[in-house]
Amino acid sequence: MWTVSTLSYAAQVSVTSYHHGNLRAALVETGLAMARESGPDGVALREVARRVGVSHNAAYRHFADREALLGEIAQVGMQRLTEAMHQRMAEVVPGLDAVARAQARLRAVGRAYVEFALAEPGLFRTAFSALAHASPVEPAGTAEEDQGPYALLNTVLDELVEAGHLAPERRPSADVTCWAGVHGIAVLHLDGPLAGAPEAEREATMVRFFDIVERGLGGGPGGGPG
Amino acid sequence: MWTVSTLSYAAQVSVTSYHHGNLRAALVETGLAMARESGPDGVALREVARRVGVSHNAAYRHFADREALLGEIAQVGMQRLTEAMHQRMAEVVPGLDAVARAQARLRAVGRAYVEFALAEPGLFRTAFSALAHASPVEPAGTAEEDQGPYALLNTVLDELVEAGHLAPERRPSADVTCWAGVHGIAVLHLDGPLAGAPEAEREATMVRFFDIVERGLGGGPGGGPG
DNA sequence: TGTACATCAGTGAACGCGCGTTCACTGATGTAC
DNA sequence: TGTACATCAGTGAACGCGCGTTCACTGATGTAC
Repeated sequence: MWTVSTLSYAAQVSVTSYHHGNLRAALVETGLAMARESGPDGVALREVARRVGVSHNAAYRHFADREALLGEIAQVGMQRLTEAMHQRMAEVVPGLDAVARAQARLRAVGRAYVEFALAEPGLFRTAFSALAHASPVEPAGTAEEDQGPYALLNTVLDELVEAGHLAPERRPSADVTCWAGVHGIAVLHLDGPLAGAPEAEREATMVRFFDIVERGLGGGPGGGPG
Repeated sequence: MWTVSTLSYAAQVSVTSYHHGNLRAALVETGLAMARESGPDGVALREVARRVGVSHNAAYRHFADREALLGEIAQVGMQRLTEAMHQRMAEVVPGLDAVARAQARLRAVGRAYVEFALAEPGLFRTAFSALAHASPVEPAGTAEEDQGPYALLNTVLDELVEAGHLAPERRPSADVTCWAGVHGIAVLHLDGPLAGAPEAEREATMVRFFDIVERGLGGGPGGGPG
C-alpha cells in the first residue's frame, strides 16, 4: 500500500496496484537517501523496502543482494561528486591567462571534492566504501573511474602542463599527490582529528595546501627552488 | 575456566581461580588482537570475553560499555603508530648535513605512517574511528594528540625550519599539508581505488609526493620557482 | 473480442544470527577486631 | 590466630533488537491464438 510519491523517479504508473511500476528506481533512490543520512551501514534492505512501502524481500526481484543495491547507490554517489566538481570547475571566472586559469580550475576541483565530502559525508563514504570492495585489486584509472573525479583531475593537470606551468616530467607525480592531499583533507575533517574544525581554518588549509602544491609543481626542471 | 595464557599481560596471578587477576589488561589485549584482525566493528564485547575465557558481561566490571573498551584499544593503536614513526625516524642514516637529515626524517615519518596503515589496517582504522567519536569538536594539536603522530610531524618540520630549508612563513602551512597528503595516500590504498596497487607503485607515489612537497616548501620567500 | 496460460512482481512467515546490556545472583578476597 | 563481614569480581539467564536471506505462495500482466 503506497501513496503517490514525491520522489522524482517514483511510480507514476500506478497509484495503488500490486505492481509498483518502478520499484528498482525507487529502491535506489530511497537507499540513496538513507546513505546520505547515515552512510553505507545505514542502508538496510529491510528499511529501504519499508520506506518504499513494499515487503522486505521484494527487493530481491531487482537486486541479487544488499551488496548489489549498495553498489548502485555508490555509483550514483560518485556521479554526484563528479558533477559537483564539474560545476565548480565551470564557475571559474573568465578572463584569466592560461596559467592562472588552469591553476584556478585545479583549485576548483579540489575544493569541490572537499566540499562534497563535508556536505554529503554519508554519500561520500558510501561511494568510497563500495569502491573498496567492488574493485579490490584495480589500480587507479580503471574503466570504472574513467569519467570520475580522477579523470577530471587529470584533465585539469594536463591543462596545467599545456599552459606551461607544470613541467611534463613532473606531470606523472602530480595526479596522485593532488588526489591524496585533497582526499586526506576531506577524510581528516570527516572521520579524523580535524573533525569540527572551524570553516575558516578548513578554508585556510585548502589554500595553503594548493599554494604548496603549485609551488612544488611549477617552474622548470631541476632540484627546485632550494 | 582459562588455561595459562601466553599473552604478555596475562594472568600470572592465578592459573585457575574465580578471579582472573588481570582481566582488564587481558580484555584490552584481546580486543586489540580483534581490532587488528577486523577493525573497530570486529571488536564485539561478547567475543572478546569469550576469547579471554570469561563470561560475556564480566567486562562491565572494568569498562562502562563497549565504547570505553574500544577507546582504550584505539589509544594503544595510536601509540603503536607513533612508535613506528619514531623508529623509522631513528633509523635515518647518520652523516647527513642538517637539511638532508631533516628531509630524510620527514620522509621517514611519512613512510612509517603509510607503512603502518597498510601493515595494520584494522588497528589504523580503529585508532582513527575512535578519535572521530571521542573528540568530535577538537581541532588538531589537542592534548590527546600531543605526543602522537601529529606532534612528531611538527617536530620534524621544525627541524626543517632550523636547517633553513623551510621558510618560517611557510611553516604553518606545512603540517596539515603533509599530514593530509600522507593520510590520503594511506586511505586511498586502504579503502579506496588504490587498494591493491603494487608495492613498487605505492613506493613511487610516496617518493613523488615528497619530491613535490619538498620543492613546495623549500627555498626563500616569494612566488615560487615559476 | 475473448480466453488460456506463461511469466513477472509482489507477499508473509520463518530461520538463524550475534549483538549490547541489565538483572539478580554467587564465589573469592582481604581487612578490622 | 581466628573469624565476621564488607567489598570486589565474577556467573548465567534473559530481553530486545534488527538484520539478510530463503521458502512457498499469490496477484497482476500481457501475449498467442
